[in-house]
Amino acid sequence: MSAPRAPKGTYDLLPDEASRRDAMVAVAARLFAAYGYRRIVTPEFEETGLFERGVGEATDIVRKEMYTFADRGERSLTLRPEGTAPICRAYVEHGLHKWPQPVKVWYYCPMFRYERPQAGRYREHYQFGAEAIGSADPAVDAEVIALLAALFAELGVESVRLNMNSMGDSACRPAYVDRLRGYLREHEGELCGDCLERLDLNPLRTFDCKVQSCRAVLDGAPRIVEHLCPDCRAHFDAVLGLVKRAGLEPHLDFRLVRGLDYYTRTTFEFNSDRLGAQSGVGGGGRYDGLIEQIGGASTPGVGWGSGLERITLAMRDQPLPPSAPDVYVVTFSEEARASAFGVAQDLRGAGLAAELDLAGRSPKGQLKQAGRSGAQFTVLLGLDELGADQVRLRAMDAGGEEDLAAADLAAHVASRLTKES
RNA sequence: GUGAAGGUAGCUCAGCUGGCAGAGCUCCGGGUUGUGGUCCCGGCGGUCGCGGGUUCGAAUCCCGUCCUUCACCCCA
Repeated sequence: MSAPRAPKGTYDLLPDEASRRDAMVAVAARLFAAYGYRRIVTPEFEETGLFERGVGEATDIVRKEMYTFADRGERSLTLRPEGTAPICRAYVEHGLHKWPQPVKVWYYCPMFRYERPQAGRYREHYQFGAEAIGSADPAVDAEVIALLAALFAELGVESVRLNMNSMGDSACRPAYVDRLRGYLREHEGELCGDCLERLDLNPLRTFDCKVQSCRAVLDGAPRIVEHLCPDCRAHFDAVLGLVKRAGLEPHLDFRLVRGLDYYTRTTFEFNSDRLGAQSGVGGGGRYDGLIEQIGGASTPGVGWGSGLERITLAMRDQPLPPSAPDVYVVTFSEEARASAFGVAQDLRGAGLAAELDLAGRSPKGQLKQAGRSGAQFTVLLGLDELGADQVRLRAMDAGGEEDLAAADLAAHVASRLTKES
């Protein structure tokens, strides 16, 4: 019998880490509000078909990474592997096309993918995400990109690089893919086995192969940005212009072909060199065909996801948010313990954060604990005070003690707290 | 799914040419009867990941397995 452990690829956030996480979410929530994005919460699991149709049967996510199970009603359900498809489902299901467009939402929630864990990669990982649905305007692309850049700046994620590309649309991509496939067939002998498979399945994916010979072949391959239709070209140029106007430096990256099938036109990724082998700290793109793909009316959309674990890796160390009680109640005799409990309750009732010993510590141990807790004040209770219906108040850092009527304690502490902080 | 390196106390680790399981930190107690943080003393705490093998004897060597880490694949 071995002790129970968190499942492979998952982790616990103990209170110190959880409070750092809370602080990150608070920063993000403020920023999203400033950009006009409102929070959305969707279920942790969806009907499997949503991801099969939305994310794409040819993607790794659908082919080998989903946590899929049958419930007791024989429904096939899947733990959410990514955030965009569920939000598009909610957009269609609740008729959000009747709202002012675009509908702008953000989320903070876990994603589940069955993969081998490594640095910056987990089976359950948390993402921030933003989606703007219902407008094809290049300004929306630029806005979500600027939003992600601002989030990194606010959180202290340093030295990130913005890479961008365009994937074209249904007017120009098919012809380009044929052209690329033709070029790759001429170089079949120089491609690795994986790329030979990709050639049939999705030739665009050969671009992010790391094998030297493949990279050499792809260096000479036709590039999609040079084969965009006029509309896509104009859209991409407009996005790039606005992104630069937002003070960012987009680097054109013809290898940037993201692994989800729904992307059209703009794709982007922020990279950092602090993530081990995973360089992407956040990325996304436009998905003008997705809503129609899952059964809604043709509706444009654009958005991104960013992994909290990777943000944390790339972030400079954050100070631990303080969590000290205002008051720690110490008793010098067993008989005073019940009174101490009451005193703590009274203080809490008055809106103060109060702690007391719950472990049967000695008086010295309680004082030690009071000091460690960071409490500004300690209330000392013993038989002498009980008899006189008084408490002794000690200012921990400032020093000094005074005796007070028990009834005056909460008001007195409250006034000194506001005065001294 | 593939490859490599590791699992010893709550945490960080030492011990590994086979011979009684250790340190630091944390935690608890004590240092002239009711006053914290520093310091000193003491204590709690381990099936050496798990299972098998070799041996008089295994934390140490061998095999298997699980887990962790890193990398491939791919993504956040």
